[in-house]
Amino acid sequence: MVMISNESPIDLLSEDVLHLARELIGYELHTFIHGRHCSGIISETEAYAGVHDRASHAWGGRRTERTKVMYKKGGIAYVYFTYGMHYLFNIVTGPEEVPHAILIRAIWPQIGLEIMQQRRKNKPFQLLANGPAKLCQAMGIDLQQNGVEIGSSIIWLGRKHVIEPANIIAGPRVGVDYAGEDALLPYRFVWVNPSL
DNA sequence: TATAAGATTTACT
DNA sequence: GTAAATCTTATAT
Repeated sequence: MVMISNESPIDLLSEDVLHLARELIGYELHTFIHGRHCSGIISETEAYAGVHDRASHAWGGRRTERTKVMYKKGGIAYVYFTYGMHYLFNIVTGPEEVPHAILIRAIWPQIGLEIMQQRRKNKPFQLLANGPAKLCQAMGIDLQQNGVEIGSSIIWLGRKHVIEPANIIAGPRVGVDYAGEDALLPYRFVWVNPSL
């Protein structure tokens, strides 16, 4: 019943969070939460480069109850609550004590469309998971998944879909104007689907 | 202790 | 285009 794929060749312990953020585009993201299996292809990511990145929650080495999970070894989930109502899902990367994380900003739903639609108040397909908080709502992700291993029976990566490198564009991150010059860094990666 | 703003989304004017 | 939803963290009294 529960399918597990631990064959992902991606190295989440790498310190090159920028490379990983680009590499994650095209991977299937699966969840098995509340008895429901959902998946989608990752189509948008943002890299947050630890203590040297003003836009990161771990900037300057900040370590709080919320951010402590980022300091663990790469390959786990960092889920946090924001704006008083939304959950955002990140994948922690890098070795222990290096608080890198990659925000998953959008996926293309594949498995469990009906479930996602229910969780998303019957929104149309295109609006199911095209934003970081929408994706969490559709997949059923909340604080219970914080710190969960990527590759467990709860959250795992599936196979990687082949995407033309030319269809992945980099640009500045969203909603980080407070980060000064770091807000301009091209740490955001978007898969532009030419068939749209 | 109080206030402000946030890695956002939605509904309404 | 603007506002409201209202939890966590940081900064200022």
